[in-house]
Amino acid sequence: MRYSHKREAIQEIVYGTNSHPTADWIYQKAKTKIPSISLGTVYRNLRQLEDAQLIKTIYDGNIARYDWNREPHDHLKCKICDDLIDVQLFDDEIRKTVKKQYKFEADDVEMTLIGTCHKHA
Amino acid sequence: MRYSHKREAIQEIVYGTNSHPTADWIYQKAKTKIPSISLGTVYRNLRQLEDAQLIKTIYDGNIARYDWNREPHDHLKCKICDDLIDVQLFDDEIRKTVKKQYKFEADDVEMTLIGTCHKHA
DNA sequence: ATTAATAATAGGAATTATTACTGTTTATAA
DNA sequence: TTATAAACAGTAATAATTCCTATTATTAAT
Repeated sequence: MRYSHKREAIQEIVYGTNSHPTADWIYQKAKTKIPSISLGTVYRNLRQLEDAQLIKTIYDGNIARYDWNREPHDHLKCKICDDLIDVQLFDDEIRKTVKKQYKFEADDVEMTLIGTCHKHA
Repeated sequence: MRYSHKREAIQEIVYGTNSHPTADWIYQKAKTKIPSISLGTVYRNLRQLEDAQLIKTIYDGNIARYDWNREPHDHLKCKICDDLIDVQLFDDEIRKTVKKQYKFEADDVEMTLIGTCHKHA
């Protein structure tokens, strides 16, 4: 993968937030630094960064979000404030269980819990 | 919700498969029985069936699939044959954990494990 | 340093999944 | 039987994403 100024900027934007940004959010942010950047470039580079395992794509309903956190982890999605919170649950245990019970070799666990976060108690 | 012949047919189609069909698949299937049906009708009725809790929407990447199984359950997605298999894992335990550890009140657990199913051992 | 090869890009068209709109049809309660 | 509004087909609109093409920029080899 050849060096590109724009890809570097895109990666920095994803690495600089915990908000699990969408492609469009990243695009808006990138434009303030590099006004000439196009949305297609953002998508292409996000895919390349994902292929290079430098970021991870997570699907929130039917929209893609991007995450710098490549550790196996899960998400809590608050339906009131719409926050997406990173948590570490027992993915490894789950993996072992499906291997034993269903002979399923899991590469990845995608888990999102939908509910109400502590802010709205 | 007023009776509708088409909604009934759509529900029957979803209830008659374990394949977690997409809206378009359901539409194609419905057309063989009711040639005049439109895709908009399929989408509208799927939403109503979901609102009435008669079916469940699951998001597979960035496409919606529909499931008659309203029991809390999880999915194994085989990346080779693309099958989506229903499984029962410990959603309840997970719910309790996030409540204790993160004060998060989870209504729903969405979990999909991506990997290789038993057919490709 | 120059150049040649080709990856990366902007801008826009195309695609896909889904929703919204509008005039017509149909279920159903009175 | 009829009036009301939900349901509908057909189509336009929207949103997210990918694809295409001519131009630009990185980089490896001169």
